[in-house]
Amino acid sequence: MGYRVAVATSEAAARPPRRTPRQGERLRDPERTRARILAAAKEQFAAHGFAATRLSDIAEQAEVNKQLISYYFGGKEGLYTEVIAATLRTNASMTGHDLPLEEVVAAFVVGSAADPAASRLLMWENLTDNGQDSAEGKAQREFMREQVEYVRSRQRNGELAGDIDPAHLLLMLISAASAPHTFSRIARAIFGAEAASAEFATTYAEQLRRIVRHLSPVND
Amino acid sequence: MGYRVAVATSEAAARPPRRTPRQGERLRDPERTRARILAAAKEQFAAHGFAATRLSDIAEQAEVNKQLISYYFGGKEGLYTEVIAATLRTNASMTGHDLPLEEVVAAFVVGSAADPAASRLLMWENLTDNGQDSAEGKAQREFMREQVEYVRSRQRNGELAGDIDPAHLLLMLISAASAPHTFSRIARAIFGAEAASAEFATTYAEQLRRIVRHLSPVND
DNA sequence: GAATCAATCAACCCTGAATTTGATTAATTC
DNA sequence: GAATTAATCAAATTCAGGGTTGATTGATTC
Repeated sequence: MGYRVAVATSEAAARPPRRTPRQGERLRDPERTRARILAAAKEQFAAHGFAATRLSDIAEQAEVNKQLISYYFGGKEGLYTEVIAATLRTNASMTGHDLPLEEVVAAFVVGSAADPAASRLLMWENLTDNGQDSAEGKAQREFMREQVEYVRSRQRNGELAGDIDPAHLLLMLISAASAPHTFSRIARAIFGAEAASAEFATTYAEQLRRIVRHLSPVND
Repeated sequence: MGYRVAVATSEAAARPPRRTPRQGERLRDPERTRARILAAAKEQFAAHGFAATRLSDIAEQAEVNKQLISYYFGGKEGLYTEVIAATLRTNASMTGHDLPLEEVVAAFVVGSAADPAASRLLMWENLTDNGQDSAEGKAQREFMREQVEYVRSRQRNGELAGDIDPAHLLLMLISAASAPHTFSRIARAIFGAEAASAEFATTYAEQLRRIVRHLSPVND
């Protein structure tokens, strides 16, 4: 409460185009610093989790004075909240609907490979789960309900065998899709270092696609 | 280095049977305190992760003087290492082999539901992954190789369609099986509070069983 | 171009939490 | 049953790390 908020000016073109500062030259730009802090924070939190992350590290990575974190976000907690909120937001926005189930799943795999920090962040958040649903719990519940409904519609569509429950399947698929990043240690134990690579994501996506395909009602 | 090790006396019956201390009565028992600390530590670390866990909390829960942690384990790090090692050990020991794949998976689900702390612990450990394999990395790699080999044998046995790669499948299954505990937040968003219950584990296991069943080569 | 406000910075403070130290007392040995 | 060792405890120490304060200076406005 009471910290600066750096409103992203409604019309982006209104203010004079802010040139990127040249080397050595020091320039003030709240939006830029805010963005840098957020970016660095996302990485750090994703890498180490909330508790193990040091604000000084974030500041250093963002090339910003550490006090500015309090200035803009009111402290570690506030920064974290904002990072999580942003991640959830972008995550929810990229639900490519109206595709066959297998393609949605595959897209999810590739998507999370493109931004591994996001998966990890959500995983930390999940583990930190204290059992009671928070403010955005409702939103998440709503979101999940939609997803379940989507799977169910696909089932009615004849894409999914009748003995599989959409809700359970959804949980499995979400978990399985993010496995290369959330179970990185195990993934590495199985596949070696390449498990983190981009190519791996595509072959993994393909495998998941095949599995989903096997779930179609052949001899239902 | 230099801390007490409380050797679990080779012959367990050698020393006089240690009666459990009566209320009010104070009694010294290195093995008991060691065990209590380990148990409490497992819970705490599983609940909050390494960084967010306070030794004082562990001590309190174990009803033990906090200094004894240093005394027996040489500090937080040492304690954590030991907890992880023990968890990995028991985890590796309970691979019920020679069962059909679907049953192994189901057993894994039920097993991890019986000891959610273990799943969570390994999940934290996974997330903390720094990219380079540590001392027990080799052991884990070996263990995983075995598991992959097991799946592959099942595939040769005609239990698994030819278009599925055992290694990829294994990763998915491990991830999916532990989902109720590792993705507890999402699980709760989908199913509500009951996702943590024991009954849920059995229905979830059944669902996973069905999915694996769908992977058998019908029209290979 | 003077005045005002916003952004940045460096230094200090304060708390929580791990570790160290030294004393105390139960168990064990001879 | 005295001496020795091992286990336990309370208090002191240290230190990392998040938050706070006050000064400084770039931008903006009139």
